Amino acid sequence: MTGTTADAATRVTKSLGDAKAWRSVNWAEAEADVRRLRQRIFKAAQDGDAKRLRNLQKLMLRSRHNTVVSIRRVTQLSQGRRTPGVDGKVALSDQDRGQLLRELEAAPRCRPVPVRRVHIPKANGKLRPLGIPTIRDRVEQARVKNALEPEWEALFEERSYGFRPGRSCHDAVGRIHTTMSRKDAKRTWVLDADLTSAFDRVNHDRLLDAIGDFPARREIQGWLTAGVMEQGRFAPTEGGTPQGGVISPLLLNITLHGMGNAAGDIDRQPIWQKTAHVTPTFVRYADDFVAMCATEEQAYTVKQRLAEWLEPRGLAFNDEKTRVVHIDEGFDFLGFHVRRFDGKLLTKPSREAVKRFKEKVTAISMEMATAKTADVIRRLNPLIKGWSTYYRGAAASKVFGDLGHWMYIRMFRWAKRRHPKKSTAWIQDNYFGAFHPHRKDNWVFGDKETGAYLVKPSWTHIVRHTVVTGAASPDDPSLVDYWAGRRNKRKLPEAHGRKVVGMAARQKGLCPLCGTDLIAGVGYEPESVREWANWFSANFRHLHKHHLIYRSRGGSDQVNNLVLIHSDCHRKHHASDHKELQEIA
DNA sequence: ACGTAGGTCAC
RNA sequence: GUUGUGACCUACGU
Ligand SMILES: Nc1ncnc2c1ncn2[C@H]1C[C@H](O)[C@@H](COP(=O)(O)OP(=O)(O)OP(=O)(O)O)O1
Ligand SMILES: [Mg+2]
Repeated sequence: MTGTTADAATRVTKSLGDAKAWRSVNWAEAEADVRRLRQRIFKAAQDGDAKRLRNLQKLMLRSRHNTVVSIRRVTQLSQGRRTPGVDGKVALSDQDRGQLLRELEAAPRCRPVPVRRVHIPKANGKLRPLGIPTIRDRVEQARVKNALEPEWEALFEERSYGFRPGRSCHDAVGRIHTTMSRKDAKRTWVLDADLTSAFDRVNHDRLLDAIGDFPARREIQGWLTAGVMEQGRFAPTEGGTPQGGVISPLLLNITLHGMGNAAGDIDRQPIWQKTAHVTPTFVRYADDFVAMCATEEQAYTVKQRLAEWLEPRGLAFNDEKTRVVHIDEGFDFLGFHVRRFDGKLLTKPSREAVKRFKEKVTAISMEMATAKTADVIRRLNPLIKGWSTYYRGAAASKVFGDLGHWMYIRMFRWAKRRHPKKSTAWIQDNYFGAFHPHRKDNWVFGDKETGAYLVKPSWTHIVRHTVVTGAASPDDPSLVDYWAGRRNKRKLPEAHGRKVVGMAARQKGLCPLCGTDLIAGVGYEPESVREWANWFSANFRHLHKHHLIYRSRGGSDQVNNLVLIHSDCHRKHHASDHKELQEIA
C-alpha cells in the first residue's frame, strides 16, 4: 500500500468532521421542519392535490433535516439501537452518526440488505419471527415513513387506532364504549377477530398498488423483497413485511385501509346523516378488531365479507382468536375484557392479562430469591405501577384489590423462603408494616433499612381517558390547537395546580364556608404533602377560586386575595348575591 | 424550554 | 440473546 499516512490523515479529518457535523445539528429546528413538512404533505393529500403531494414527498425524502431526525430516532432513541442487522454495525458515537449522515446524503442508493432473523416468544407460547434490518436500512425506512405516513394519515379510517400517531389502545376501547354503553344500544353482537401472522402474509402486489406512484416506491419494494438471513443462510422472502421494520406497521395499515368500509361501517359520517338500517361499527387496532353488529346474523355476514376482502391481500382470520359473541357474554380486546352486565357496559383487565401479570411477578420473585429486599422492590414497582396505569381507567378496583392480596401472599412466601425457621409473626413483623407515610395500611411489603416499599395496584388514582375525536391526526395543520390542548390536559393539573395546591394547603384542605374537606375523603396530611397534592390536583374540578375583594373593586388575582371553596357552597351561599367567582377547570 | 437514561401496556 | 410502531410513566441532567 502506498500513501498510508496521507490516507490516514484524511480519514481522521473526515471522521472529526463527521462528529462535528453531528454535534452542530439544531434539533429543535430539524424536528420543527420535519413536522411542518409532514403537515404540508397531509394537507396536499387531504386536498387531493396529487402533483403537490408527490413534490412535497420528494422534498421530504431529500430533506437533510429528515435524515438527521431519522438517524437520531434509530441510533439514539430506539431501544434496539445497540442491536445490529446482518452487517453487525451500530452507530453509537457522534462520529458514527455523522458518518451515516454523510453516507445517506451522498445517497448512492445501494440495494437493501436482508433482515436478520431472530425468534422471540409470543404471549401464547408460540414463536414470533423478527426481521431485524441493518441500522442503515432502519434509518432509510424512518426517512421514507416521514414522507409516506402523513399522506395516509389524511386518508385512514377514523376508527383505526393501531400504530397511528396520537392514538392509543384506550382510544379504541373508548370508541367501543361510545357505541355500546347505552342501555338501548343498537349493536349488541360482536365479531371479535385477529389475523394470522399478519405482517408475514401481507401481499406485496396489493400493497404496492395502494402505494401507487409514491416517490420512494422502489425502495419499499426493495425492503419487501430483501430476503432474510437465518443462521448464516440466505433465504428469499415469499411475502409479507418484516416484523422489526420501521415502516412495517404503516404498511400493514395501508394494506388494511378500507376494511371498515368493507365491513359496512361508514367513515367520517356526518352526525345528521341517517341510514335505513343499523350499520356495523368497526374498530381496528393493527390486525385486531371488533365489528359491533345489530344481530348475530349480521356479525356472521360481516365475517364472511371480510374473509373475502382479506383473501386477495394475503390475509386470513386467526380462528383461535376469532369469534362472534353477544355483548352480555363479553369479549377480550387489547388486554381488556368488555362485557355488559345489568345493562351497564364494563371494561376490566382480561383474565389473560391478569395471568400474564402474575406470571411476571412470580418469575421476578423466583429470579430474585436471594436478592436484597430493596432491589426486589425496585424491580417490581415499575411493573406494578405501569400495569396499573394501563388499567386505571377501567373498572379495575376489584382486580386491583385482589392483586394486592395476591401480592401479599407472594411476597410473604418470598420472605419465608429466606427465613424458613422464622415464625409467621416474625415475617409479618420484619417485612410488612405501614411503610406508606400516610396510608393506614399495615400490610405493605417494605424494607426497614431503606424505607422502600412495594406499591399496591389499588393506590393508583382513577383517571378517565379522553377519547381522540373522529379522524383527528397530529399531522393535520388545522388541528395544532387541538393536539396542544390534549397534551396540556395531562401536564396542566400539576403545573397550574401548584398555586391551587398551595392555597389549599394554607386552608388545611378545608372549605371555609362549610368547614369540611375540600375534596371528600381526602383529609390534609402535612406529612405527605406531595401525595396529597397530587391527589388534590387531580380532583380539584368542582372547586372555585373566590375573590375576597372583588376584581371590579380592584381586587387582585394574587393568592392572598383568593380562597378555595366548594362550588356547591358557592351556589348555596351566593345564589342571590352574584359575587365574582371564577371556575378553575 | 431542551437533553439523557430507565420502565409499563397494546399490537 | 429481543426488532419495530404507537400510547403512557418515572428518574436524572443543562
Ligand atoms: N414485538 C413485536 N415486534 C414487532 N412487531 C410486532 C410485535 N408484536 C406484534 N407485532 C406486529 C407484527 C404482527 O404480525 C402484528 C400482529 O400481532 P399478533 O396478532 O400478536 O401476531 P401475528 O398476527 O403475527 O400472529 P398470530 O397468528 O399469533 O396472530 O403486529
Ligand atoms: Mg394476529
